[in-house]
Amino acid sequence: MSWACQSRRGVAASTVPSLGSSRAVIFQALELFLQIFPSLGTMATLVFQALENGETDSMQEHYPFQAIETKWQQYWEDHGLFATDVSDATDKYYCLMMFPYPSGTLHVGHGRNYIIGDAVARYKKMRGCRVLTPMGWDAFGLPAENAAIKTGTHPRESTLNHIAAMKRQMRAWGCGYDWAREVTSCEPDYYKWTQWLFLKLYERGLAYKKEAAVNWDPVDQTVLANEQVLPDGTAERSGARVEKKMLSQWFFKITDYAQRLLDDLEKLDGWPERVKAMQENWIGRSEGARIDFPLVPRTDGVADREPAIPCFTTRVDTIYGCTYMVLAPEYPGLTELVAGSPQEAAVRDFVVTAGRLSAIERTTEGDKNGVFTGRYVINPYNQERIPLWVGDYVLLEYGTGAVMAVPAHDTRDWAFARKYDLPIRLSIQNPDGTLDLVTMEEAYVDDGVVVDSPPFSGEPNREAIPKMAAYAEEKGFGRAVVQYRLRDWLISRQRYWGAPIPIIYCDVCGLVPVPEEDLPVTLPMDVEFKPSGESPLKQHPDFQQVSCPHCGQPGRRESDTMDTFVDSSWYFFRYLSARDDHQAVDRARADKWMPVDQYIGGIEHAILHLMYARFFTKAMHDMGLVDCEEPFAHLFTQGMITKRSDQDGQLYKMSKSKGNVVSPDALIAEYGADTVRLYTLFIGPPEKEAEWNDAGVEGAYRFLRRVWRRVYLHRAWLPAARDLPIDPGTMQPAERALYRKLHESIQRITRDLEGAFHFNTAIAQIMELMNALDDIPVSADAPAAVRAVYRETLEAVVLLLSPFAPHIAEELWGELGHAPSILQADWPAVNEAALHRDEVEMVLQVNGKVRGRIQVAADADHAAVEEAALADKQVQKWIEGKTVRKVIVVPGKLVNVAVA
RNA sequence: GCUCGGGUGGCGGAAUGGCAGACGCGCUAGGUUGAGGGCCUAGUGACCGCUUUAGGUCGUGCGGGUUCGACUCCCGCCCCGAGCACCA
Repeated sequence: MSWACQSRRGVAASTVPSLGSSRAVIFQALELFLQIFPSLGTMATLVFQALENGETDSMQEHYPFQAIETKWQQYWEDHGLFATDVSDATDKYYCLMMFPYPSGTLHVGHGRNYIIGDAVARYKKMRGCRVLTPMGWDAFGLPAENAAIKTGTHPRESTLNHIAAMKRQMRAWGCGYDWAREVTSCEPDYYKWTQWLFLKLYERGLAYKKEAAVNWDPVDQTVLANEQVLPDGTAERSGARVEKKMLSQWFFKITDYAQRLLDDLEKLDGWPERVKAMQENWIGRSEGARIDFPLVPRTDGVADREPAIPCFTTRVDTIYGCTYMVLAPEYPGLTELVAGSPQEAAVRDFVVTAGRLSAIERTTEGDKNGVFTGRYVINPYNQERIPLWVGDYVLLEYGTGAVMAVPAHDTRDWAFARKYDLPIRLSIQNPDGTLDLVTMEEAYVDDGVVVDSPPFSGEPNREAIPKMAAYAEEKGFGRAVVQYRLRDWLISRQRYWGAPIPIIYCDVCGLVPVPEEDLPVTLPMDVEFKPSGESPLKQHPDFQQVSCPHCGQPGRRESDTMDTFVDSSWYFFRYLSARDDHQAVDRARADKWMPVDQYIGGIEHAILHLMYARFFTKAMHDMGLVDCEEPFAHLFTQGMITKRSDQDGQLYKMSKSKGNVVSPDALIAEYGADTVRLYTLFIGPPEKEAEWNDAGVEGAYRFLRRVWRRVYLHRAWLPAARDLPIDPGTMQPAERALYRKLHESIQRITRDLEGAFHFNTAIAQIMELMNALDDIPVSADAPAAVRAVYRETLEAVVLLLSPFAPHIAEELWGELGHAPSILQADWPAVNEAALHRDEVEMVLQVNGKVRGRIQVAADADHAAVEEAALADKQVQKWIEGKTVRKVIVVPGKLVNVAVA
């Protein structure tokens, strides 16, 4: 909807809220100011004179960003411009920022996220969309609990304080949200439903408890999911070296969804390829075969628990080259396998030594150690007896924890076989037929022809793979299988500040889920934080002691809480029914509003949060809670803002420890939020990293002041110029050119904002348009056509600028005679007629080098253009004495004369 | 090793196969000012030339190729960044 022009200045002055100062006050302030700075000169004097002459009411020459910004922030709030009625989803646009953790203070790097999101939301509103932009808090988490241990302040108190501080910062940035939908994950009205979803997952077998070797963070005193351990074996959050511990823990069965999580990536056209590739890597699907190698029975007659050892391989084609088998040191049943044998002690020692290695040492490619178990297995393809080893290069977590070793065709097996002098046998020959064990210096891992593998010899190895797997299946000792790298998501945390896992342990009934009607399991507030880091829930009798919901006998509550990534895996549904105490998600609303149209956040969540949220959405779909299967239709990951550290001159992402944090507060005080926003968006392509440069902020400030001053200078006649007719047909060349430039700019800026968010080039285009505007001399006495185009252009500049610098745009929109809010105005439309040119400039090239340029009629035909080009003086000079071979004419662009 | 990005002035960065360096920062000169700041004007890739007239050569990590024409497409390298990685 667009606001029809209401009237000229009079109405504008009364409908647009004034800056709040009476003229008398301004006079006094100015006089005082001039006494202190008697030479301030022009600017102050001009304002003074203007006021005295009664020329202006409220507009100042100086750009009063402070007053404007607070005024409009208040206005947007008071008028509910970001409140959205979700009962209607016509032209819906769900624009979501990633759930922020309330750390307390935001820096300009965080700001990039909110500013991009706000610019998108404002643009979409002006395009007529029903935009939903909610905000909330990922409010559970360790930093608050660790702080409580140090300072004694309860995490809830510090968290709520941080939330209030961050809300103030977001407001100061001019970012608008539908605060009525705010959700806070640490409050019972939210975590009740996190617990409820846990119960639903439990009912479906997707939440389960098992004893497993898990990642233990000795600093944070809790277990971690695989996704929260960095490749170097340190904890993503605390930086501590992660240890392996056998513990009984809660998991979510995300592996059940591995294939769907992989397949559906293809549907996500609106996601960056990079993120999809990262998820694909993480899921790590590999196709291969599982083959059972029967154990050669023990000589002492004791039976083995399992008669065969299964192993997974992607290279079943090389199985005739298998000369030994290796088990992981943690292989279950290993002790029984070697019990009573002469190798028992050696194996036990080896397992202990390997267990002492850190995750890094174990998983870094390098020296491989192992020991013979004294046992043998049979290769089912050729009935050969091969030795069974234990080796530290075999991981229990991948495949079956057992590897068939083919040293001739696997680099790791090669190294191991060389070290322990194990036999090596060729089973793949290279295409040249030149492979020879005597001369080989490394494993041959490429393709070739299967050899010495009856009945498969002579087959190209790729073709042999399915045939050999089928053979195993037929004979009953194996089959083709798909293996994933993705493991189940470990969600237990031995910490206080999280959603309690709603489970009760009863000596009689065992593990009993808390009945739905008893939710939420509330976190007790009267707790003591101990320096040991132990969860206060462990020692809290009122919390722990509970009677079993089944039998009424005394039971004990689970004292672990859930990983905070559980909270953030479903919050985007909760925004749609944030205050609903009867259900987690209102299905009708979710079906109308989901998926999120645009999700905006940091690349650091490419795997963790985004994978978990996709899993939750699919699980919720399968439970019949929601229709959608993918939560985020379009994902935009903005690059980090870095800054050179004063300490070592290197570029880092902003962090307190590097001393390179830029706070928005001081910048907003000095330049205003609009300047900070404009600079943040102009700094570079938003998906890429960008280096913060304080000098660049000045440029943005200068530009906004320039726009302000144009409106100020012409404020006397601009609003009235609205009634002047605009007719490109009768314009003089200069206005015609400006008018064309205006519409070219609208076209370009709109294109830059649709799809890819090219804010940097969009802003550059507005700047160019302003430069063109300044080339037109204008005043109240200028011809009507000039004033009309000038006004039209300046007004468009204000509209085009408004998603980026909304406060100044609102203010100038008022000065141009419009009623607020500019958010309700229409985005400028391209006038095709304005783009038309009668004459175009064409570049003249000779052999691809620019030699001149000519003006030709826009509709000139090929022959006419060619003739004009060849007649050009410069072209003549360069083709003189040469033979013209070819003349290429690119209509409206250039002519290239090829000569020899 | 595999996968994905990227390499363009002093700097951040622009360029549906068609004028390389838009826009901004910085810098230089001039104007306004008592001065400073601010603002305005002009210039600003390198090299050569232009004392009246001005243009030329080179240039987008390196080497090839396709094309009338390549920052852009293809092939082979080098370097930087990110993710995964003793994954069988």
